[in-house]
Formats: sequence, C-alpha cells, structure tokens
Amino acid sequence: MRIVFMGTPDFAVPVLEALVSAGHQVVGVVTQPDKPKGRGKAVLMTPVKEKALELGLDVYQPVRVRAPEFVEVLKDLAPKVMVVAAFGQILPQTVLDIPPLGCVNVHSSLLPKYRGAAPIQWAVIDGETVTGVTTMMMDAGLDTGDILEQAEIPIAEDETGGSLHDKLSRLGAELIVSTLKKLEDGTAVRRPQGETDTHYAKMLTKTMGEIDWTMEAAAIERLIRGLDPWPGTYTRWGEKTLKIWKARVVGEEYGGCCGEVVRVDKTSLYVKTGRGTLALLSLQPEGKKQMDVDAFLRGYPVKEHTVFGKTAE
RNA sequence: CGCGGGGUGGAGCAGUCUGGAAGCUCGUCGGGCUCAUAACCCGAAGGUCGCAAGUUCAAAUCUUGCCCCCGCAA
Repeated sequence: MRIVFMGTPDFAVPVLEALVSAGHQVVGVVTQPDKPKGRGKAVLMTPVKEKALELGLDVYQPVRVRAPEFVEVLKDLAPKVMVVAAFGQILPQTVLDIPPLGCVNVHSSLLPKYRGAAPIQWAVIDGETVTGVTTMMMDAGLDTGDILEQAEIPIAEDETGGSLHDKLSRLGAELIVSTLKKLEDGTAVRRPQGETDTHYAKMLTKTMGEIDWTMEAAAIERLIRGLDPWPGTYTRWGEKTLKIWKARVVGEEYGGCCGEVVRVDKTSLYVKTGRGTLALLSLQPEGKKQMDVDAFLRGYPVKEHTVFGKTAE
C-alpha cells in the first residue's frame, strides 16, 4: 500500500522499518524539524529521519503539519493510509481525512489506559503487571480513536522504562503490519474505547525525578525504574546532585528521618523512607559515570546519618 | 561558539592552585592466623599520570592544541 509514515523518536524507528520490510510503499516520512540538541549545540536529525534517509525514503519536516501548504503536499502524496507512531504533533481533521483508509496510530499502552505522552514509563511507575501496544483509527481527540488490535506483554520485576520501551517498540512494529493487512483486506474490526478505566499518562519532566523520601520505598523503587534511562531520578547530596539508578526494597525499618542513611555495608547504602528502607545499589555523582555503590563508597566514603534530600546542608 | 565536572596501576578517589622520588580505600596473586569467613596479619605484582608539542635543571602539576567520558540546559 502507499503509506505516509509519521514519527519522530526511537520508538517509531522499528515501526518504520517493519512497514518497509513488509513490502509497503512508503511514499513519504514526516518527522519533527531538526533542532539543536546535545551538549554542544549540534543540530541533530530525529532518529526517524536518520533511518528514513538510510532507507532512501523522502523526508518531510514541517514545523506545523496543519499548515495549508503542507496539507497540500500530503494530498499530492496520495497515501492509501497514514501510519503515525510517536510523531509529536496533533493531526487536524483536514489531515486525518486525506487517506481513504484513514490514519492508524501505534500507541504504547493497552488503551484506554495510559493515553497521552508517556504511557510506557507510567505503567512501570504505577506498578502495572501487564501493558502492551494498541493500533487504533485516529480521530480528533488525544488517543481516543477506535481500537483495531492490541498485544499484551508482562512487565518484569526489574523492568525499566528503557527496557519496556524497546520491547513495546518491537511489538508495535509487528502489530502494525498485522493491522494494515486487515485494513487492506477489509477484515479489520473497530472497537470503541469507551470512557471507563481511562488514564492519562502525563509527559515526563526532569523535576519529577527528584526523590521524595517520604514516599514508601516500593514506590520510589518503581519511580527509579520507570524513569530509567530518562529523565532519571536524583536526590540532593550536600551541594551536589546524585542520580540513583538502581535500588532494592528492604523489609527492615530503622529509626531516623526520611532520606537518612541508616546503614552502610560493602555494596549498599540503606536509606530510610516514608515506609520501609531502600537499599541504593547504583549511583552517579555529577560529572561522573554511573557506578555500583561499592565503587562509589571507595571514592566517596559516605557515613551513616548522612541525609539525602532538601534537608541536607 | 550555551553552562559546568572529569580522564592518575583492574575499580573508585587524593595529589594539580604553592613544579622536585606515584598516594588512599579496595581488588588481584602468594603466605600466615582461624572450625570458618566477604574478618584479621605479613609480603608481592601491576601505572607511557587521555594524546601531542612547548617552558624548565626538573612537569601528574605551568602553557598551547587535540581526543574521549559525564552533569546541567535544550
């Protein structure tokens, strides 16, 4: 089929690849404009653009897809269907109406749960045991269209936002191929989402990674995994910021205040939380690489009763 | 030219300002002690101090250029 693909970050790359290797004719790839990113100020291509160029596909980077000039461009491409995966711009009705078979979105949750920008990470943070991907017919709402197909995947005990992202990305790539086949055959079945059991997964921000030590240990541990690798969790350590990459919930309760190091052994720093104790296992001081706590302790001999968080001097 | 931290035996750090014998906490190897041990004691190996050039009697340390890693910000 003639397809226009819209996507931007890493998540969308396997989906694009799957379309091509399934033999579809990808007549255009739409992605966000290049922006200065990274440490210097280098202008970087989006992951989708990089892959599209590698595959020899035509790339379009409109500042606004809704701009009349660009809508005309899309019409001229005459796609039978449009596939959208983590594109980053809202599609207006004028665009949704272009392809005769409509616009299909690949979304990384089991809709109607976790509509919105960061469904993968929130599923981990909330402690869900199962999540998945959904293909749906797009409408003017935010992730509200009719469901076409879904695929589930269990969330592992040690799942991180990153590991789940990769799994769902691959799963989504498989699912979209299946869904397109059904659309083409006319065997696709649309199922309304309904409005019960909906959650919105709000966008991740850097600040939500600051650990609130009054929360219970298990919730902090999930936050650490959910925000790994981005934006990461951190706490105040004196004047410095200390990123926390890996931790384990410990049953014992200790005296002291929340955020206080209540025990230190060779491989762990035990920190008191609102409920339970969190054993920190992997840390990263400012300007340094991530390291296991035993390595950290050799260079930074943190003593008991050190307090992490805002109350630190 | 966005701001900033850093590259020192296998790991994590100190030493750099105020040039002058390579240090600390571990790890590794050998030996000892012990019922035993991730504990303790004794001993050993292991480093072109990111790369290059310069200044100097002498550079990890000062100067210049380059490479690489990371935090913030986007």
